Amino acid sequence: MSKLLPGRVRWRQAGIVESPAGRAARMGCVSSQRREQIVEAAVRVVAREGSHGLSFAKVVQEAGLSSTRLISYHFGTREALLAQTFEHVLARAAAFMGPQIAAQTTVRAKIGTYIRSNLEFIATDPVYARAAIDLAGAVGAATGGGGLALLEDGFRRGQEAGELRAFDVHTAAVALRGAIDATVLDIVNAGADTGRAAAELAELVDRAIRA
Amino acid sequence: MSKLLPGRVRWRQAGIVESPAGRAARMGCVSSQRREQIVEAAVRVVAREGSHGLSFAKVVQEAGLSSTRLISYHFGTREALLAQTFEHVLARAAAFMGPQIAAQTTVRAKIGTYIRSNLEFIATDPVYARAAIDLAGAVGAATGGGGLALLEDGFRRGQEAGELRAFDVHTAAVALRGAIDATVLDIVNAGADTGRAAAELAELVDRAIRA
Amino acid sequence: MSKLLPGRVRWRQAGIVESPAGRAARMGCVSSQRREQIVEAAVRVVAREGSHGLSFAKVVQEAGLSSTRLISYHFGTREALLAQTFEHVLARAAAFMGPQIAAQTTVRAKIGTYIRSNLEFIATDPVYARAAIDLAGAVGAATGGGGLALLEDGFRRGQEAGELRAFDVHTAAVALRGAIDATVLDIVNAGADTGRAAAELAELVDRAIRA
Amino acid sequence: MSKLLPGRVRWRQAGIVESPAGRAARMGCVSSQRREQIVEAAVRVVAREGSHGLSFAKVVQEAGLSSTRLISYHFGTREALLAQTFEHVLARAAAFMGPQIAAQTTVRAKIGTYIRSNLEFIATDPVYARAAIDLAGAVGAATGGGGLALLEDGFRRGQEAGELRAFDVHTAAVALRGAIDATVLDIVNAGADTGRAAAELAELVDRAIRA
DNA sequence: TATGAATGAGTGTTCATTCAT
DNA sequence: GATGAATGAACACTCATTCAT
Repeated sequence: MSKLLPGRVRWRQAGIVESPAGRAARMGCVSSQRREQIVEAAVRVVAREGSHGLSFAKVVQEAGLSSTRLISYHFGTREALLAQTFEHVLARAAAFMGPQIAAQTTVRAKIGTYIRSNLEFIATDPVYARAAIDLAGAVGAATGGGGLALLEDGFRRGQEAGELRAFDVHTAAVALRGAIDATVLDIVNAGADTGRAAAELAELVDRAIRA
Repeated sequence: MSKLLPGRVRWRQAGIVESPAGRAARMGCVSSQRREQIVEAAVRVVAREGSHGLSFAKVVQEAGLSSTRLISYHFGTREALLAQTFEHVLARAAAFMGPQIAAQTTVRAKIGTYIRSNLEFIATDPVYARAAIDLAGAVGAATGGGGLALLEDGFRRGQEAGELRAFDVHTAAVALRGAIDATVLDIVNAGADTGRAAAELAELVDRAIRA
Repeated sequence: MSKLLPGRVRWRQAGIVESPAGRAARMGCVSSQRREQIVEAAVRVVAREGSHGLSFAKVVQEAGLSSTRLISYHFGTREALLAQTFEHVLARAAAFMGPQIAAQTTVRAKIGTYIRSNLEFIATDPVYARAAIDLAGAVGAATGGGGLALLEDGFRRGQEAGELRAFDVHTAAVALRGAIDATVLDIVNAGADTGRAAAELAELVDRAIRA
Repeated sequence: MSKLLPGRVRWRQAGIVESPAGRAARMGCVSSQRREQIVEAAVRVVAREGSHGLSFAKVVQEAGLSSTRLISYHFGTREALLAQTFEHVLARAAAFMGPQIAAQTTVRAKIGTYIRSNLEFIATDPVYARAAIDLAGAVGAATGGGGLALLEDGFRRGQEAGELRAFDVHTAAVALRGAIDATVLDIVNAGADTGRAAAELAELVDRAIRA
């Protein structure tokens, strides 16, 4: 494995050389206007070409930077840039969806709102939505996809409250995320009607899980 | 515009030079032991590294070929290799799932079997399953993802027969495929229990769509 | 269409990524010792093997560089390198011929000096002369071959001054350039006597156009 | 020099392996409908992309052949194909121009007709005209450009007959060919008026050389 | 904090040619 | 006379990264 990596990479991986990325990561924020400018350009590139298609050169162009050196300076590796980009879009999605979900009182209503607000997020910000799904697959998989835990907790609370029937919360959470992501892509790619899809999907899910 | 392109690229793009790939494609099969050897190596590479990670060099190594020239000779472009690999994998999945689904008489049973056999396919051939999902995203998206039409037709027949309630078949089909793919990846990556997941997912779906 | 192109090709074509080439081009010079080193090696390669025969690898060898990456870093594409090489060569020829022509007062004398200094340029710098002719065909054709306009203007002024008879200046300019280039190649390839050829050609041309 | 060539080439160059090409060349004809089909396709390719741009693959496509093997079978090397193609177009041009020139009695008229018929050949067969010029540069240079000898002989006879003044026939022949070729390209590329150009060029040349 | 220059490994694809029927 | 398969070298070009200021 490590045989395949250029030696320079390993140094950074081993944390021998600390970059600003390391510092910022420890501080849990993106900080600095430069970093933000780069991350937002990365979001657009990922939305357009997928996370596999992201390259330093493309980000340089998208952000109007002078050299790729700026990126490696601020983020270290490509992987790190992708990770921070993922956090960035996740934060944006959470800021959009979170309050709406929190405003609901019953678990069934929260789930429905989770679905609806997720799909509405596309209309609000299709670029971020697209990037979010792609990054969830590429980065989220590597980091463990923590988003599922929240969903599983919600299901569990709904079952304890008697709102939802008994079912395996992990399987349901995985399936729901997959269903939503596929629907988002369908809307983004094929231009389906967001409101209709949201209502239909929410109904499908509610019937699947309600007591 | 076209002036700037190296001439070599252009004519293969335009399909000017017919490669063995062209012939085989017209005949609708992979044919030739060499081609099959290459496609099967490609399946393994895609399963391991994703379709974006597939390179001619990796296929050469995986298949034990002498040079990448063999691949471009037989398939022309990387895209064509990926497309044929997708077909190959799809055919295998269809051969596994098709008869089981056909053996069912009711639509609800067919849907349940579609889900179960799809997940069981992982246990039978995890490499092909992984490749199938990845290729469906990368190649299937480009070609229009014809698999959905079958699902939508099934739903429609179920509705006409009174087995299924009224719902938007397209939304449901998209959601179901997304749910299954996510579940497959979860099983493959996290090692969840296939039987349990299949039963749970089938139950979720049945409740969502039955009349 | 554009789907089939490897993404990397596209953005350089679109000029998305600005390379040092872009900067230098805007500044209207070659600048930087590295760039000059590369261009001069390119001149020698073109003189030896023709512009079609120029490859990054040959330039690397000729210039003693460490990798072809240096060329694409500084010039972007092969086409751009060729274009800059053409400019370089043209500038050298103009520096040699320009003052001599400017020193003449009559148009007939200017034309004669144009021919003679052009052929003498070969003796001074056969490598540059060879490269100039080849690049004029390959690159100049694409860019419109502006050199002709100067010749046509000269003819026109001569006609207005009564030095030259009435004739179609475009046809004459094209023919003269073709005649000179063919003569240069003949000298370079067959080793004809430059002085003799210059005198003979000048006489032919003068008789053809004088009033 | 020979170091750079793949070993296989050298065998053929050394004449160790004789191909049908060798046989046909000895017999001084193209023969065989297959060979003709290939040569004519090669003419079209050269006209379109230049002789440097000719490749076996492109000829295969242009001629609708099944494999490049057919070309190497019939012609041996790429160089040989180019040479035979050059002969082919030269023969066509000669068949068009020869009789017209022969019909003239004075040398001055022959020269004028040489120029006019050469330019008219473009209108008759622009593809062959384009290919002829390109091949004359690429192949003709290598083989010594025998066409010039005829022109020089004509000039000499004109001088002996007192029709033409004393001038160096070689320089004049080279210049005339260069002038004509440049004019042909100008017509083909820029769409100049053939009749006008022919008349103008003939007048220029006549004034340059007449006694 | 910033950046111009450099780099070695890698990409897919085309090249003319030969091997073996 | 014909041809499908194979091949190693070459092609322009991009990759993420490091060096040196």
